Amino acid sequence: MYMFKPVPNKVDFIVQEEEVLKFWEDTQAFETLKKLRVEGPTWSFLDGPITANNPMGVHHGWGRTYKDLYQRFKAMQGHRTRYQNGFDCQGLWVEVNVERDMGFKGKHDIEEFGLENFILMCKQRVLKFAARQAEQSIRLGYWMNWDNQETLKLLHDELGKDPMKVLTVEGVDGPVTGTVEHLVGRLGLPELGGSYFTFSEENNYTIWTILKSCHDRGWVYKGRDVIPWCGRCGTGISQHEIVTEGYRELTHPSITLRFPLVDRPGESLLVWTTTPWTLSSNVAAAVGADLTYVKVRQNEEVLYLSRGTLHMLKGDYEVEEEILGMDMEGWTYNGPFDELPAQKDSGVAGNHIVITWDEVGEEDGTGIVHVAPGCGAEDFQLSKEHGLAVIAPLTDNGLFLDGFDWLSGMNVNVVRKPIFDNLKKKGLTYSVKDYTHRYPVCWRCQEELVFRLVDEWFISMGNKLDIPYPEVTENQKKNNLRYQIMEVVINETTWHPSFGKERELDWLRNMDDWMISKKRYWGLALPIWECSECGHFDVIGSKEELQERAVAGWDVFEGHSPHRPFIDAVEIKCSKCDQHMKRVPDVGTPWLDAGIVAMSTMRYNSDREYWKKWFPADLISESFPGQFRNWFYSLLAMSTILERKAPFKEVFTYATLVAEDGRPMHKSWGNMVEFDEAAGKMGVDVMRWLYCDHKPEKDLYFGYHSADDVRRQFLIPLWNVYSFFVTYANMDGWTPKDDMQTALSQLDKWILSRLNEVIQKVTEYLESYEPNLATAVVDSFIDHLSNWYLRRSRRRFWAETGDSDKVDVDKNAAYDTLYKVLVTLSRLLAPFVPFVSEVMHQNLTRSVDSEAPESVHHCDWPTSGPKSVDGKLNSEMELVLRLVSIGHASRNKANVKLRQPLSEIAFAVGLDKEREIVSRYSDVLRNELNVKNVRLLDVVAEVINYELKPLPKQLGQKYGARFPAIRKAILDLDAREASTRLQAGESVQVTVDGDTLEILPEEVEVKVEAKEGFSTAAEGSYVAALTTELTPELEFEGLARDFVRRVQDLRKSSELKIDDAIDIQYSASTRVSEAVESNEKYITDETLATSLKKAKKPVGKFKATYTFGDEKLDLAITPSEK
RNA sequence: GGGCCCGUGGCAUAGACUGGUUAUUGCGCCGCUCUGAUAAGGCGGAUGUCCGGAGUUCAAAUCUCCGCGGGCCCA
Repeated sequence: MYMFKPVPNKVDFIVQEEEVLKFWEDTQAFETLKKLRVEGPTWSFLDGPITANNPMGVHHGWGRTYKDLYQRFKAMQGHRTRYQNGFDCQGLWVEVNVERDMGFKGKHDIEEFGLENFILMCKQRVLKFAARQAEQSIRLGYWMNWDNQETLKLLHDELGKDPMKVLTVEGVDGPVTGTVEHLVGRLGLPELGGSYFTFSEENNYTIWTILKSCHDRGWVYKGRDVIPWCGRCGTGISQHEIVTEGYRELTHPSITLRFPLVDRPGESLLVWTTTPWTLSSNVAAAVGADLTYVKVRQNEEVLYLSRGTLHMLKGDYEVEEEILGMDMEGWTYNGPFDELPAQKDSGVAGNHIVITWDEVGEEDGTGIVHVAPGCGAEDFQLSKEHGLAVIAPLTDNGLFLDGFDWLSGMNVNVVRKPIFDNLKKKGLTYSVKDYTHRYPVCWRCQEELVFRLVDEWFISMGNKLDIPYPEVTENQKKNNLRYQIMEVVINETTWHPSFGKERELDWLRNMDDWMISKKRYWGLALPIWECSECGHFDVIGSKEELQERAVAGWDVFEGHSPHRPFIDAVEIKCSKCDQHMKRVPDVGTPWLDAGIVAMSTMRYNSDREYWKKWFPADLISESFPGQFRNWFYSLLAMSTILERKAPFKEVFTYATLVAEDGRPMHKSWGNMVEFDEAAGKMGVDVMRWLYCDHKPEKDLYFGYHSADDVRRQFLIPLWNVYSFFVTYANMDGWTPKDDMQTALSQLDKWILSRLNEVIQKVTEYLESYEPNLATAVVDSFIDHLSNWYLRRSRRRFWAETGDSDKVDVDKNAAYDTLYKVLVTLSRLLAPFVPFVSEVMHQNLTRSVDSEAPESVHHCDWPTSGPKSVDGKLNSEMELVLRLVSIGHASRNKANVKLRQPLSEIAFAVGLDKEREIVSRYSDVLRNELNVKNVRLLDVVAEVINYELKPLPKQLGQKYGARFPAIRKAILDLDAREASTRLQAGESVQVTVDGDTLEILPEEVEVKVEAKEGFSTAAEGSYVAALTTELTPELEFEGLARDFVRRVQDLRKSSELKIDDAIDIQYSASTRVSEAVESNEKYITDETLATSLKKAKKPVGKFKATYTFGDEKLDLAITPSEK
C-alpha cells in the first residue's frame, strides 16, 4: 500500500479541476474557511458589480482572478473577509437586450407593451444571467458567497408568473418568506445573503438618502441644456457614456450653402455644415472677430467667407475686398428655412444675425459657422451670451415637432436628402461633398446621436476654481463637492499603478456637473417630486418619508419595489402651494446604483456598527478604462457626500484584454474566446496564472498560445517534480517525519534557502500589489527546482536503500527537502492556482496527517524566518550555474556530446572567493558536465592572453569625472602582471594626473584566454577550458552510456515500471561489446539488470535495434522473475 | 487643445523610479544535445539605429527638453 496516491506524469488537468470543485462542494471547504477566520482581523474587499446581462467573458475572468487571489491570500494570512460579489442590474443595457428579445423598435413599443411587464422582464433577465455568471465564476475557482442558483432560477420563473405570490426560500439563518417581488428586492441583504444586486430595495433607498443629502445642501438642480441624445433609445447620453465606445468614423454628405444678406442684395454669407437638419433651427451665424474675411465676386453673385477657406470655392472668382470678422458683426440675413412656422413664431425669420465667436476656425468649412442653439451644446451657450432665440426642433424620439411644416413628424435621421432637395430648389445650395469625421453614436444601439434641448437633473460638482488644489481653502471646499472628493482621493487613497490617482484627479478637476437622470424605465426611480402648479421640487430620502408625505397612490405602490410604474403613482403635497406633486418620470443613471455600494452593501442605513467595521474597503479592483469617470468616481462622490471619507484605501487597476492578435475580441473576426470554452480547453489554473503573470497596466493578449506557454513553463514542470517525488517516495516507502534531517547537502540547503527567499518575495509583491512580480519569482524558482535541484539530486533518490548508512541518510535528506519544498509550494501557490495546489495538498499533506487542514485554502500563509535565507549560498549557486552554462557551451563548441565523459575541465574565475567555490562545488560540476576532473585554470602556465576591463559602475561611482583617465591608465598597465596581482587579491597602482591611486580587485574584471589545446567558452571574466582528448577508457565509458541510454529507452517504450528488474541480451560490434564488458557493473546498476548477456541473436520479451555513430546494437530485454 | 500612459529583434515582453559600457525573457526560425520526473529541458546561432533629435553626465534604453507615432481619458 502506497503512502501517497500514485501521480501519473500525464494528467488531465481539466478533469482534475472539476474533481476539486466537487471536493470543495462535498466538504463545504469555503464554509469551513469562513468559520476558521471568523475571529480574524477584518480585511474588507468591495466588489465592483458585474453587469448581469450576458454570460461572463474571459476579460471578466482576468479581474475575478485578481479578486480571488487577494481574498485567498488575505484569508491565508488569517483575515476575515466579506466575500460578497455584486451584480449590476439596472439601466439601459438591460433594457436594450429585453427590447431586442421582444423585437421592440423604441420607447413607443415599450409603453404599448406596458411598463409593469417590461420591468419584470428586466428583472428576470438579470436573475437569469446572475445565475449564469455565478456558475462560471465558480468554475474559475472564485470563492464568494454565491446565491443558490436554483433559488435564482426559481425566482426568475415565479416572477414571470406572479410577482405577488408568497414564497419561502432558504436564507442565511433559516427560511425567509415573502412575495416573489419582495424576495427579489431583498437579494444580497443579510437574511438572504449572497451577492448584492443593485436593484435591491436597500440599494435604491440608500441612493435616495444620498440625493436628499445633496438636496439639503442645494446641490440637486434641474438643468436645461443641449445634450447628446439617442432618438431610438429616447434618452440623453451623458458625458460619462459618450466617450470611448461613443464615437464612430462616419462619412456624411456635407453642404455649403448661402445665407442671403438682408441689406446687401445679391450678396450672401457662405456657410458649411455636416448636420443639415439643424438648419431648420438656425438663428445666427458666427464669425471669428479677428479672422480676415473676403468679399468674393463669382459669376453674378457676391459671397463672403474667410480668407483661409477660399479653396472651398469652385471655379473662378475675384476677391473684391477684405474685412475683419468684427466688422461683420450685426449684419442680418435670411435664414434657409424662414418659411417654417417655428422660425416665424420665434421672430428670427428675416432677422438672423451675425455674431462673433472666438472658437471659429478655418480648418473646416468657410469660417462662418451656422448657429442653432436648440441643436448644439456650444450653440446653446452662445444663445445665452448673445440673447438669441432658441428653436428646439425634435421630440424625444427624434421626430420633428409641429411647427416645421413638411418636416414635422419626420425622423431626424431621414431628412438629410429632402432638406438638400429643398435647399437646392430654393437656390441656396452652393456645393455638396462627402465628409468623414468622428461622430457620436449611441454606445448601446449604435444609432447616430443628435443634440437636443432637454431638462435633466444634475448634482452640482461645485465651481472649477482656476487654481492648483493646494491653494483651495477650507472655506472654498465647504460647499464644493469637487474639491471635497479631491481631498479624500489625495489624502486617503493609494492607486496601483500609481498614475491612476493623477487620472482620477484630472477627471475631478475638469468634470462638469453630474447628470443623473435618464428618460427611461428600468432603473432607480429618482426620488424627486415636482409640483406641476408652482414648479417647486422636493427630494425624498426614504420609503418612510415618502409614506408619511403621501397623499395619493400609496395603496398602489405598497408591496412593490421602488421601481416604475408603481412608484409613479405616489403623490405628495407641495410644501409651497399645497398642490399635489408627482414624481418626475426620469430614472437614475446606473452609476448611482454602483456608486452606492460602499454604503448600501455595508449596511450604512440598517446596521451602522457593521458599516463601521467594514468601511472603508481595504481594496477595490477593476479594469481602468472607463472606471475613473464611472465606478471609481461614483463611489468616491457618494462616500464624500455622506461622510467626506474615501470609500476605499487601495485601488488595484488593470488594462484591457484583447485577442491574441492584439485586436479587440469580436465574434465576426474569429478571434473571440468564450470563457467556458477557455476553461474547458486550457483549464482555469493555467488561465489564472496567465492573468497573474501579466503586468497589469499593459493590455493583455489572450489566447491559447500564451496559455500553452504557461502550461509548459509553469504547470508541467511543477507537476513533474511533484510526480517524481511521489513516485520515488512510494517506491521507497518514505514517510514525512516531524524533524528535518540534519545532514542536508549543499543542494538541499540551497533550495531551502531559495524557497524561503521565494516566500518572502511573493509575500512582499502581493502586499505591494505587484502579483506579476510574485509569479516571476515563482517561475524562476520552479525552473531552479526542476532543472537544477532535481536534476542534480536524481541519483540520490535512485540510490539503493540499505546500501550504507551514509546513502540512507543522504537519501532521507533529499526526501525531507523536496517534501518540504512541495508542501510549501502548495500553500504559496494556493491563491494563484487553487486547483493544482489543492491536489498537491491532499496527497502530500492530508493523506499522511488527518489532523492537517482539510483544504489547502484553510492553511496559514507560509512565512520564513529572518535567517532562513542564506544569501551567500544563493549567490554561490548562482556562480555554479553560470559555470555550468559556459561548461556546456565549451562542450558544445568542441562538438562532444554530453554522454561522452571527458577527462578534465578547468575554470578561470575572477576573485579569490570564487576560486574557492569552484573547488567546493567540484562534485556537482563534475557530474553535470560529465568530466573526470574539475580544476582551476593555471593563470600563469595556461593563459596566453589577459585583458583588463575596468568596471565603470564601481570606478565611475568612486571617481566620477576622473573615470576616463583612470580607465585609460588601467588599460595601459601590463595586463599579465596586473592580472596576476589582481587575481591574487592584491590591488594595483595607477598614476593619474600625478596622483597614485589604488585599484582594488573588485574594480577590474580580468578576462583571460586559455592557450591552445582546450575548447573554451567564456562569459565576462569566467572561462571554461575543456580538455577534449579521449582515452580508450573514456571512449568505452561513453559507449557504455550510449548502451544504457538505449536500454532505458527500450524499458520506457515497453512500459516497464521504473523499479522492474530486467534481463538483458544484446549483440553489438566489437567496440561496443568491449565497452559493455568493461563497464558491466555500471550498466547493470543503471538499468536494474539482473543479467547482461551477449548473444548472437538476442532473445527477450522486448526487442529493438539501434544505431549510434558507426555502431549497431541489437537489444532484447525481459522483466526478471521476482 | 489639455491630462495620463506608452514606443525595446518578425511577434510579444523585462529592465527605466535608483544611469554603469555585452539589453532580459518567451514564441517563432536554424544547428547540436540531454532525459526512466519532464506533453519538457540544455547549449549555440541568426534577428536590435532600445521611435527621432537635442541636452545633462566621466557614462543614457534609463534623467530633462523638443519632435514623431500609438493608447487611454478629457475638451
